[in-house]
Amino acid sequence: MTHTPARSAPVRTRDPERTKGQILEAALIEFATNGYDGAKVHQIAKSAGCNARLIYHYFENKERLYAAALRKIYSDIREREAQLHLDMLPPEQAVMRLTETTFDFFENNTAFLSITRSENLLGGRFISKMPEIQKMSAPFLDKISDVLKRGHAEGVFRDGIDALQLYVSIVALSAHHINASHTLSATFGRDVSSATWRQERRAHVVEMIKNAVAVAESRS
Amino acid sequence: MTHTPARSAPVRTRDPERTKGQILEAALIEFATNGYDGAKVHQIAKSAGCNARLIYHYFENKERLYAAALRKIYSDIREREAQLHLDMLPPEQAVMRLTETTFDFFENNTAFLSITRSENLLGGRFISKMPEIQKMSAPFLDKISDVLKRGHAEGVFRDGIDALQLYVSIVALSAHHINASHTLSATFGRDVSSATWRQERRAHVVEMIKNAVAVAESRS
DNA sequence: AAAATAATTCAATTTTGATTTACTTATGCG
DNA sequence: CGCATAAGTAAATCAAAATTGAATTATTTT
Repeated sequence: MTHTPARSAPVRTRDPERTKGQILEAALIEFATNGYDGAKVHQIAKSAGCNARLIYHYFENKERLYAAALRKIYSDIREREAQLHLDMLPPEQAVMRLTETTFDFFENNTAFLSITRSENLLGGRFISKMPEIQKMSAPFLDKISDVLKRGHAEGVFRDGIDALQLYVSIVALSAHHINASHTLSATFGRDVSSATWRQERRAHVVEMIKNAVAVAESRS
Repeated sequence: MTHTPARSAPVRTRDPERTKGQILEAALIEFATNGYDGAKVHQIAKSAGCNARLIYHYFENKERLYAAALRKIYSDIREREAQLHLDMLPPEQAVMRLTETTFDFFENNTAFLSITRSENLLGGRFISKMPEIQKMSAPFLDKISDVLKRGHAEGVFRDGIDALQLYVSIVALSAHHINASHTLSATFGRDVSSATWRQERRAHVVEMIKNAVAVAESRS
């Protein structure tokens, strides 16, 4: 059985950058929707409107393509956070802003949560080999830390709040109902993806974070 | 190429109940570790110490086996919750107990979070066809609701807290660092699975929930 | 303007993994 | 006891999906 090679002319206009970009874009969606093992290379090619062979041409194999997608979502989220300018706001507003934008970001960028979910299922196989991601994130944590110190100095925040704990809590409260929307909805018979439920959720989360940082007031 | 069928005698002692149980047990671990698509039927058989054919014998196919595993983890968690007796505790203690046991449960039963994570990745394909799970869970939510009402009546809880919102928050705060342990650790360069970090986390979560339900006190 | 390079295509090939076929034999029941 | 049934085994088969081979041609380079 020998190869009967391609006879027809390529119809796709040649444009490596565009092609690479379209593949990455399509990969992001496919991995987010189906996870690493669930994602199909041919499907990605189809969504990207190109031939599957090109994926191997540009990205070597499925693993590297996935790694590229993972890197991209992290650079996206850090870019967003860099624009928050927490240091220019009064502490209370800074925390509110961080909470609200984080909440909204997850709601609008489903790919981030889906892909991190998938990556955690893989045991962090890929992210553990990407030191650049940690390098991006450390300064952000420092900024939160500064806000907390500032708030305490001004007497509006309680003492000893850990920046990482707080940030994990903000993310947790903002993400869990999205990450687990199907199981939650099925378990409790409420559609937690509905717009109204999410609005209520947003208010609830903001309120919780507010109470978490505010100084404990003594009874009158 | 015709079949060369089994010639050797079965070595495994016959015990359908044990076999079924071992398969389910192994499936739970394999699905939890690798997700639905990542789990391999042959690997499950190997872990269960039996022949892969038996999985088809007892569970029909991979999908039904997965469904059985999913059902099992939910019946486990509800069983645990039934033993909390929230109605017999003063409201503040009831909420604390719920928070602490939920936190500890996730820490010790990694399978629950892993499998729900996988199920959500699948878009709730299986859980949406298991009405029995919702039936199990509704009464539990009512109990939380009762506690909240009781607490408000006694003047220790604030008004208008929604039971589902609170429960989702408790789960979120207790689960996210486990669900996302790999990405969080890699991102922030701290091992969030370490015993010490988790202890700190536990205290932080308990404190947050306490502040979320307690009446807002006026400044002295 | 020819030659080199790289983008692209189609159709294998290979690999992996779910499912099935064909058979063996322990065990419980009439 | 004998035999029907279900538990169990080993080795195919089958299908899906990743990866690769070989040819084609647009574009760039010299």
